Amino acid sequence: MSRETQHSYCTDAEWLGRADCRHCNIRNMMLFSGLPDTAFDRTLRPIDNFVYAPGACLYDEGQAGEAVFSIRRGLVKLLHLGADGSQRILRLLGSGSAVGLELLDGGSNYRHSAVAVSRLDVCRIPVSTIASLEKEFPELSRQERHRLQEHLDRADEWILTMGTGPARQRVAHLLLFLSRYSADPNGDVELLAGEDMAAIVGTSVETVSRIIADLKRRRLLNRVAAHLYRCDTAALEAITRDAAE
Amino acid sequence: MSRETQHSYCTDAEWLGRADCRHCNIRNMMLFSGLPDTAFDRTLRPIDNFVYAPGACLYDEGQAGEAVFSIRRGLVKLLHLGADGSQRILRLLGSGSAVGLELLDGGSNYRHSAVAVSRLDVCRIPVSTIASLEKEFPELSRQERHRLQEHLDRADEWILTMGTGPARQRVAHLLLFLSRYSADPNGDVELLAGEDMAAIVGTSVETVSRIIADLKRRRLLNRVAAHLYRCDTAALEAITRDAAE
DNA sequence: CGGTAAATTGACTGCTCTCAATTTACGTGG
DNA sequence: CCACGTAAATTGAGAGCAGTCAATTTACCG
Repeated sequence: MSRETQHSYCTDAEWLGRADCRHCNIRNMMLFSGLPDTAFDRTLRPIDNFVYAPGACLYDEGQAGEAVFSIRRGLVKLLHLGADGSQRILRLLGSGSAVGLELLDGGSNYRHSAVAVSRLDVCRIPVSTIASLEKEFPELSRQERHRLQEHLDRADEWILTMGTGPARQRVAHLLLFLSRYSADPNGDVELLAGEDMAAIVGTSVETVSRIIADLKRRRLLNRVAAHLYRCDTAALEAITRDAAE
Repeated sequence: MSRETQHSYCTDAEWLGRADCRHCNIRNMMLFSGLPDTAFDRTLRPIDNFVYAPGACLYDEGQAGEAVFSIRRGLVKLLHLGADGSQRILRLLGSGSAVGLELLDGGSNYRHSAVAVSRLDVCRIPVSTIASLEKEFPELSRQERHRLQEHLDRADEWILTMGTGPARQRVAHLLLFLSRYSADPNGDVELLAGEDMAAIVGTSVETVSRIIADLKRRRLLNRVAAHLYRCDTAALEAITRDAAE
C-alpha cells in the first residue's frame, strides 16, 4: 500500500499508479469517451488509479474536494447520513459512471457520501484537468451533460421503483435492478447487506430480511454459489406489477 | 387565442407571441442567463411565449419533441403515469427552471409528462436554437449543466424528504417545500390537489387528507385567504425531525 | 340553485415497525 | 483445521400506522 494517505479520509484505498488514459481499453465507456488519444499529452495534474476495499469511503458529504471519480469496475453507493446516523442510499453506480460530478457546477463540496460496495477500481480525475480539457474539446461538455443525465435518469427510476408501493414490490425492483447491472454474464446477483437494501427501499432491516427469506423459499431467488443468487426475473416482474395493472 | 394549435396535444395553451430574449427582464434567472444581448439576433427558429391554464399538458412521456421550456412564472409537475392510470410526481419546478432538458442529450422523446399546476408562463425554445447558440457561446453549456444539476439536486431532495419516513413527516416536508418555493412574499402556500399531494409523498389520498386536516386543526396550517395557508414552519420542521434525531 | 367532483371522515383490515430472542455467518487466533 | 467471539441475519410477537371501501360533507361551476 504505497500512497493511500494522499487522502487521509480514504481508508482502505490503494494507489495503483498513474492512469494511462491514452491506452485505456475501456475509455469508450468512460467520461473521456470521444476524446482523441493526444488529449492527455499535457494535462496539468495527474490522473491516478485507485482500488478501494468494500466499505471504503471515497468522500463524505459536505467535504471539500477537487476530484471526480470514474468507475472502472465495482459498485459505488451514494448516500446521505441522517442526524441519527442512519443512511439513505440515493444511487448505486457501476462501471462507466462518474461520481462527484457536482464539483463541475462550481461548488467545492461533495453533495453525498460515496462508499465502495464491492471491490472498486476507479480513476481519480482532478477538476482542474477536466476544466482545461473542456476548453479544448467541446465533446467533453457533451459527455459531462450525458453523465449528469444518466444520474438524473437513475434518480427518477429510483423514485418510481424503490420509493413507491408496498415493500415486496420495492425489493423486487431492487433485485431486478441488481440483476440488470450485474457484472455476471448470467445476471446472477450478489445480494447487498440487509442494512444497505433497507436504506435503498426505505424500510426496516427486518422487513427486507423477511421478504428476501420468503423469495428464497419460493425459489424466486436461487443460490448458485456462495453469496451469489440467480433470480427468476419473470416472477419478480410479476410481483412488480402486482397492484399496478 | 391565436395559434395554440401549433401543438395539437397542448390544450388550454395560448400563444402570447414571440419572446424578446434581448429585452427579457428576467433573463438572469433563465436558461439564457450569461448570454450577451446580441446572441439572439440571428436565431434560426423563433422562441415563443405561451400561457398554459392549470391542468394543461406541455408534453407527454415518450412523445417526440423538439423544444425545451423555460418557466417564467407558475408551477410545473413532471410525472409518470402507471399502467393503471395512477400518477407519480417526480418533480415540481418553478420560475427559472427548465423542463424537457433530456432532449439535449440526443434522444428525441420526452422522458416525463409535464403538466401545469398553476397558471403558467413559459418560453418555448427549439432544441436546434440551443444547439446553434451552444457552438458560439460556451457559457450556454455551463448553464445547461447547471440546470441539469438543479434537477438532480431536486430529485435527490425528493428521495430524502418525500420518499422517506412516516406519512406525517413526508407531508410536512412537502408543505415546507411549497412554502420555500412559494411566489408569495410571506411564504404562504396554495395547497395542491389531494391527488397531487398523494402522488408526491406516495400515499393514498385519504391519508394525506387526514394529515392535512389534522394540521389545520392543530393550527400548523392557518387559512389566510381562500386557498391560501400560512404554515408554522418551525412546528413543521419539528415534525420533520420527529424520529430522525 | 342544482349537479358533479373533490375532500373529509369512519370502520376495518392488513402491512410494516419495533423490540427481543435466536440462529447463522465470518474473521481471528489457537 | 477447529474453536471462539462478534456481527449480521432470521424469526417471533405485539402495537401502530396506512390502505381500502364506503358514506357523508363540502366546494365549485354553470
